[in-house]
Amino acid sequence: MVKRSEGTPEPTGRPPSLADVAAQAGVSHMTVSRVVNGAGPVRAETRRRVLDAIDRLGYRPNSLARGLATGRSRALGVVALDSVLYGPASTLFGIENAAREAGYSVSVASVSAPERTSIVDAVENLRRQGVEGIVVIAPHVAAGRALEIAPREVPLVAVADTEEAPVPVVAVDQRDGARRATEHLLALGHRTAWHIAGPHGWLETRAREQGWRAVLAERGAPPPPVLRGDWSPRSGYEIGKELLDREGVEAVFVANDQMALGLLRALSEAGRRVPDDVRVVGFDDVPEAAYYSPPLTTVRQDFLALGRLTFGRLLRCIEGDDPPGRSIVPPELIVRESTGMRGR
Amino acid sequence: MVKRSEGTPEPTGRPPSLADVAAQAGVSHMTVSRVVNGAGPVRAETRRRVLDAIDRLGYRPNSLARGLATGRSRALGVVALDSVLYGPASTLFGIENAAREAGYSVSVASVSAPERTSIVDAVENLRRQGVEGIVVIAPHVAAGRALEIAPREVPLVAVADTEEAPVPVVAVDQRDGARRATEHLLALGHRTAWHIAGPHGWLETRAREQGWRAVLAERGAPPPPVLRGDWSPRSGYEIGKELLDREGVEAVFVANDQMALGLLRALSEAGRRVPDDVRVVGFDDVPEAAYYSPPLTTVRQDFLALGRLTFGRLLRCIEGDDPPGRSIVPPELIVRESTGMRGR
DNA sequence: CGCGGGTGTGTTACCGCTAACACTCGATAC
DNA sequence: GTATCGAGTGTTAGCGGTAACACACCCGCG
Repeated sequence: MVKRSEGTPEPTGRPPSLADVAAQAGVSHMTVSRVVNGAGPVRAETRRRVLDAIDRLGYRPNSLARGLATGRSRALGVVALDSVLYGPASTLFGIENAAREAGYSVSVASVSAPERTSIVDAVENLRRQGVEGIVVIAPHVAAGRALEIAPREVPLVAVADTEEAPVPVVAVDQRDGARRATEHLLALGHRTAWHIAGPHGWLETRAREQGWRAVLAERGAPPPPVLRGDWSPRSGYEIGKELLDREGVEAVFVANDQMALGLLRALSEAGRRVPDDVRVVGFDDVPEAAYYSPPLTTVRQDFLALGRLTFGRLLRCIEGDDPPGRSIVPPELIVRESTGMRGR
Repeated sequence: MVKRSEGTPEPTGRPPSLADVAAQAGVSHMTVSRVVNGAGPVRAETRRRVLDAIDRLGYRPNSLARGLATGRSRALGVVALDSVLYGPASTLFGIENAAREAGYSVSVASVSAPERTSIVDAVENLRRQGVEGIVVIAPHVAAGRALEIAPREVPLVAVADTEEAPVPVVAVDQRDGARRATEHLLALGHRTAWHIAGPHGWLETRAREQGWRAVLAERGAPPPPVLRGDWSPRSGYEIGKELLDREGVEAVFVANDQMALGLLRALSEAGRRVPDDVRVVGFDDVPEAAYYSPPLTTVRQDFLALGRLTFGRLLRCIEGDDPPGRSIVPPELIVRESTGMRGR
């Protein structure tokens, strides 16, 4: 229960402003502003009176007004896919976290499909809101095209592993992750490794596929045809059923954990044992991966770090000194039973 | 490539304002405002000139200024847990979706733990930003306490299945979902059903537990001791290992799909077959649930609908007519193999 | 003793927009 | 022929802050 001194203000309808506080404290609104911002000299006694009035009135600075006056909203926009894919969602929270610590607020604009127009719209929306910078989490080639025509007046950072983006990018090194996964499979003695890729148009799809293909080429392993899913467990399952008919499928690198789950399911239904008959590696290390049947070897992406790094990068853009180039977070291979020793 | 007419404006540094457009078009800023807002009479010819100037200058209304002038920011705040639990994240996107359609922007303030102080802080932060309404997605009793001391000047809706909240709530009927799950298990002929609950303090935990307990009581089934996890697959796994030592565990209702996954894993490691030896029901219907081993019978929550409903409710609060009471979304039981016919 | 230079405070003018009202027309009504 | 009206436009005064400068006042200094 809050104890209120006598001076509880009349319920004016709208929240108290600097002027109201100033009146209460018997000073000018400018003095109140100085107290609130801790800037400029104010006598201790005056400060006390002002703080008192603030407390009594329940004053809360209005960041709209402040933003308007200073030209700095201390707000950021994030364009995110509204799917609940683990990676993008985690990244969003990583960004929000870092932003809050730095005193920035975060506005989200979600897009249901990574199309050029919807992304442009989202960016447009955020700009209206006066955000100081924008993060686009839409690892899709359409996003890349959208960014080309995006306004250059507002700092913009993309979370996507690509080198061609016309804006600064931050990403987990997808190709490296894919390389590690594939190398791991080949190191187990398999002649080659199959790949269940993500859908066309996604930058991750391409990078992971490239990493996989590069390792096969280096080792002289014959590249099997690429199978293509849509990130969903369902697609992994369907593709898994197709795989059953093929010869010599001993090792499969799947472009994300969810599809890998579908694959595991298809294999298990067909009585094929993992890792004994087939070895499987996923990508992402979702929290569930360690409890799949069997626990899934996968490539961990540190999305929280990614989010924080992204915010840091954007902040530097906002502040003007923007060291160009990509910021890369290294992935990590997590080995579990799905690639366990043969016969164990 | 955008074709620019001769009048490309000098790069003034700051974005063009109403006044700039007005000057270009040779009208008063007020006329421009009318054109932009489609309000008030403007001659067709004038409108054309203004639209032209807007186009040429790349004018973009500043919602900060608009918000300040009108007192309506057309922004909403969402307080969300920064964990990537499937439910809360989906709900957030559902809200964002509905909000965008209605012309509202969404600011998120995440809290890392559902503690009273952090929630109060988050709400405070959002209020500073001038949001017109706030959604709290923090189904925790601490959130309930936070809401008690929350300011009543700004409309606030909570997403939580509770009847005691001092604010309007929107929720999926957790108790009903738990009832259906439990009834389903008993209908299969088991003497009783065990329950792996969520962590203390969560409203869902309580409601699901109550639903489960109520059904047991009605059927005269002996209630086994409640086992308590923390939503993570890991905790489900640990508890699963404990369960192996117990007698007569034939049916388990798990409070979320992730823990159910952990349980499935523990059972499978111990050679206990699902559904033959043990039947398992989860809660949430995450996209992966259909591909667990075996596919998981679970209670589906339509989070997207929940988000939309929440936004609608908040909007009515903002507009003043707030029909009191709870808004409830019904859950749905999805039957899969984990409760399949015995012996099949 | 006058003067420079801090320290503490107030004044004024914006920031970009909208609300409210004032004004100028031409058309219509009486 | 003048009062009345509505359409179309402009003027002014805010919204709640901050920036920039003005103004006391008090200190130490040459």
